[in-house]
Amino acid sequence: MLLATWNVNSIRARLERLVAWLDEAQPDVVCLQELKVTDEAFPHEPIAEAGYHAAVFGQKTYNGVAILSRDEPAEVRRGWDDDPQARLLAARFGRVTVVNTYMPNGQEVGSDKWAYKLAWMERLQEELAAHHEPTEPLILCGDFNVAPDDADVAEPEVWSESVLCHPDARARLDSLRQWGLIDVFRRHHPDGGIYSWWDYRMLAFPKNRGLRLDHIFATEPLAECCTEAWVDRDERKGAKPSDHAPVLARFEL
DNA sequence: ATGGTTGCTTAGCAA
Repeated sequence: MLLATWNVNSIRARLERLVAWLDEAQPDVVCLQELKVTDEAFPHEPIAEAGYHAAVFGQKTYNGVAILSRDEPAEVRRGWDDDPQARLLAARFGRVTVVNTYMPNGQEVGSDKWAYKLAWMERLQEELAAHHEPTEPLILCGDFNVAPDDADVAEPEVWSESVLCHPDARARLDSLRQWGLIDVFRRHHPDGGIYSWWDYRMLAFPKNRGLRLDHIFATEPLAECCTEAWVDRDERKGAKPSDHAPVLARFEL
């Protein structure tokens, strides 16, 4: 199974690139974030024509997540009833559960959005613990809006106090891993220095001033059959790219 | 050079 996660920063703005990329990369499962579209306005036809089922949890203007897949999911769960933001979508394919997350950015340390981010991360862990065991085959992937380590940041001194690198956010990521998740990209690239997001401004991409914010975490039974993981940097190049590149991992099931 | 980019929605917000 080839699995990808990609923050597309508007599926309508990215549709042409997305369809071309699906055709080229041929992933089996794709977790998308920041659709910025309602369920009704989701481009179902072009995605179906590309050969993919689409489980969609949309929202007008902001957020929105989808799981595209070659096979139809057996079961789909979306978000939390009392959270109006579309940030979480889970689908099961056979025995494998795929949880797609668009974690809150947090904007500014100390703000209301920051408090929401930390609470949201904590709640996700409670949710996982309530419904799953670390011994099950499960993938948690998406845009986590956290760089796990300074090795995941081109300029750690610039970002050290930001919402993307703050110790409190990193602690919650550590806590998720301690529950029983493995950062499979890190396992294949222990030295770091590979990024998945670059600011649109200040020539960040040509200068490779990026951060690794998009992750594929897996429970041990899946992590041990993950044969490779990589960032598709080419998708950050050319006309009208997202500010995020896709992250991919191959699992020999 | 007191900014820098993109997208949604319509001048301001979010990332």
